[in-house]
Amino acid sequence: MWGLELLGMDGWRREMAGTRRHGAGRGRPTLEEVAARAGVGRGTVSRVINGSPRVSDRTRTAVEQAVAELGYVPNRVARALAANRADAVALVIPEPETRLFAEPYFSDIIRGVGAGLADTDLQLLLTLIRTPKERQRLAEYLSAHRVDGVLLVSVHADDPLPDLLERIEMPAVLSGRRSAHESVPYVDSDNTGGAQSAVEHLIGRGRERVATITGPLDMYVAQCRLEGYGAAVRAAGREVEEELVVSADFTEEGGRRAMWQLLSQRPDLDGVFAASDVMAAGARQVLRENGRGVPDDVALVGFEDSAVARHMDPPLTSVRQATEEMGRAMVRVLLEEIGGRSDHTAKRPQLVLPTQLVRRESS
Amino acid sequence: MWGLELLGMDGWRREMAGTRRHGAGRGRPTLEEVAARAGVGRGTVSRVINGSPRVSDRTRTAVEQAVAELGYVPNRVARALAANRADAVALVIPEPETRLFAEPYFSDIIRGVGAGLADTDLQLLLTLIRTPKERQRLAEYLSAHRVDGVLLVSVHADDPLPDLLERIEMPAVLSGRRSAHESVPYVDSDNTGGAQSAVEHLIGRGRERVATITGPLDMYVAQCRLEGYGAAVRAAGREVEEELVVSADFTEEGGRRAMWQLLSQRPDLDGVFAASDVMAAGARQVLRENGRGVPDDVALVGFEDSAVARHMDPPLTSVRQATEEMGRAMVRVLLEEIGGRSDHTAKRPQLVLPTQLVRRESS
DNA sequence: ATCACAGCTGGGAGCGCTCCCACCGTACCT
DNA sequence: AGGTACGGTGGGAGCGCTCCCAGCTGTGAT
Repeated sequence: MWGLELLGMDGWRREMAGTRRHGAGRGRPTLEEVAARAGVGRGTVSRVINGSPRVSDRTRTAVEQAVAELGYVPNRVARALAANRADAVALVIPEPETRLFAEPYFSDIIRGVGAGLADTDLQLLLTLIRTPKERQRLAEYLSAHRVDGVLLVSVHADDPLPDLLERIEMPAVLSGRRSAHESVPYVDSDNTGGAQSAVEHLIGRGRERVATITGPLDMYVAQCRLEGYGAAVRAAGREVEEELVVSADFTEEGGRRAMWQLLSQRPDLDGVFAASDVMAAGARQVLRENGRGVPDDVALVGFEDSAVARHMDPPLTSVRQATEEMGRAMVRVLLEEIGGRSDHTAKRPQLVLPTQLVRRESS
Repeated sequence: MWGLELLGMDGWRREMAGTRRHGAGRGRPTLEEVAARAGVGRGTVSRVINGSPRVSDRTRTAVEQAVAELGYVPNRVARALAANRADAVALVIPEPETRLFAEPYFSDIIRGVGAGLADTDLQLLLTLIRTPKERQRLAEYLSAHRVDGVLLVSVHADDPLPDLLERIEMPAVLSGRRSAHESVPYVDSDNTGGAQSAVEHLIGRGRERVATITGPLDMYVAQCRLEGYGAAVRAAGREVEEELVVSADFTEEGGRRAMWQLLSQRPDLDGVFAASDVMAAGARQVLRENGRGVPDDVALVGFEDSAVARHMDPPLTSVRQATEEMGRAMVRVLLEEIGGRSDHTAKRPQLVLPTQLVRRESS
């Protein structure tokens, strides 16, 4: 079934048949040559390269010198084939998301992942998923175990990938849970706590009628932030009023619409917690259009602390996530998964990173 | 929707339950098995897989069927080893830059590159460079020809990497030139033209004293944007006044400082072209602090058309670069380089993509 | 019928590594 | 002395593919 598709991909290569012969790679020293130079066997060099302890110091020094003299760099491809590993992990990003979260989120995650991988000699393979067909291709690719582990960013609840990965026993880590009882290892930030602290802050500043603009409630992250809102409201001895809760879709336009609705339902609101900075930006516009000053008439708080927050007027108070740290943590967890896969009974590592409220002039 | 397809993969999985020897991947069908099943030789299957024309239709069909039945997916690693290619290209990003450009630039490039690579079966390898040591490691890695080509984002004039790549005949493409006579293939956007159109726009709106905040002038991109400014000024029959030109470093704080300086040198200026949105944001703050209205007192234009531009108050007129298209173009050029490396006399492809002025309320 | 020459095909010989097993020597026992 | 043990070591046997060449078929020209 896929066969035909696979053939298609090779099109470009046909043209270049034979073209590439100019010794790419050939001519570089091999293990064997290093061995010859050091006057030892192939196996010994391999042991030295891989830091095996079962090598005498004398031999090790000799080999190391030969390596240095020849400028030997191991051929990852050969190594991967022989050892049947890939020496690579994939970072999978569903393309539509990059537009949504955009901003620093992705680059921060990537940066964190890069940092985490830096002293690993694992390669980072980036995979953008645009279409179901590409997802299918990725699934094949992963099933063929061409990577040692997978990092999944912002998976939707109905994404089949995590389960597929679990079935084929491919180590994987999610950024963000799909639901309250996520079975796959993940790293998430404390959405509930962050939201709660934001709303507590609003209430602490004397706001009486604090509304919230939520994300799409079929996303767990949106549920959590709403829950945090509720927790803060109740902690202040108030009740969650339906009219003060409107959900949107994490976009600017959604934020605008939600703000209009809030304003018409409860013109007397004096505080808004938006579950994302971009929605806050939309809300801010609508507030301005309606002559409501921020923060004088309405105090506004966002979530994510992206560049947008800093550049808004007035600059937006927002909940900062340790995004880069998330990337780094994901790598840590993945490495554990890859390494310690022996005992299947072990609890899957699941991490929740703290958030931090960044106060600015909007509240 | 994907569900059904993915289930298909269950087949092979189930068979090898318990079969799994050490490590993953073993147990998948190999070329040899496909050959056996199709009743042909290894070579023939290889030819079919790679779309060679020297196969009879009957044989081809038989092989394709066997491939489908077995769910065969070629092992890239083995293929790479045997053919001495890597089936991968590296995207190299100097880490500090991701902070500077931040915003959509980076993710747009990645998205474009991803799109360009989508129907190739090349892998995208992401490499963040943080330290000189890591650069060194990358250099080794590339010298060992473990990728088929390299995409370099925002190289500095003094970066040794492009020359290294040229020496080892590794196909490479830059995003942005290092200087006016760049020898390596590149894809750049029309910085000069973009800047010129921005300034022409300002002048066209009746602004008499248009200033500019430039980037660091040791960067070619900054030079170009300044040149575009000059061209527009002169085209309007005016002269470039030194007092109207201040250079900064592409950061917000730099933009602030530059704006202060401009305001003190020429309090009567009525237009500002900032060579980046972020600097424009800084300038905008200073203008506000000095009681200058935008656009009434001072019209402001940025460059890049990032998220910041849209979220400023008033929204910033800015020069949009086709960033995603740049990524895509880089891949196209790289593929050409990889494929047609035979004739070394051929002109190196160098592309300049047009920009577009996006008008908003700041001007 | 014979020969030449295509068009196809099978399979040997690697690619550069890891794995693993047999083997060496030395040290330490009985 | 012979036995045991064990840290070190060499090198065969692959990993799954591509490359290439020899060989095999069928066709058309002689």
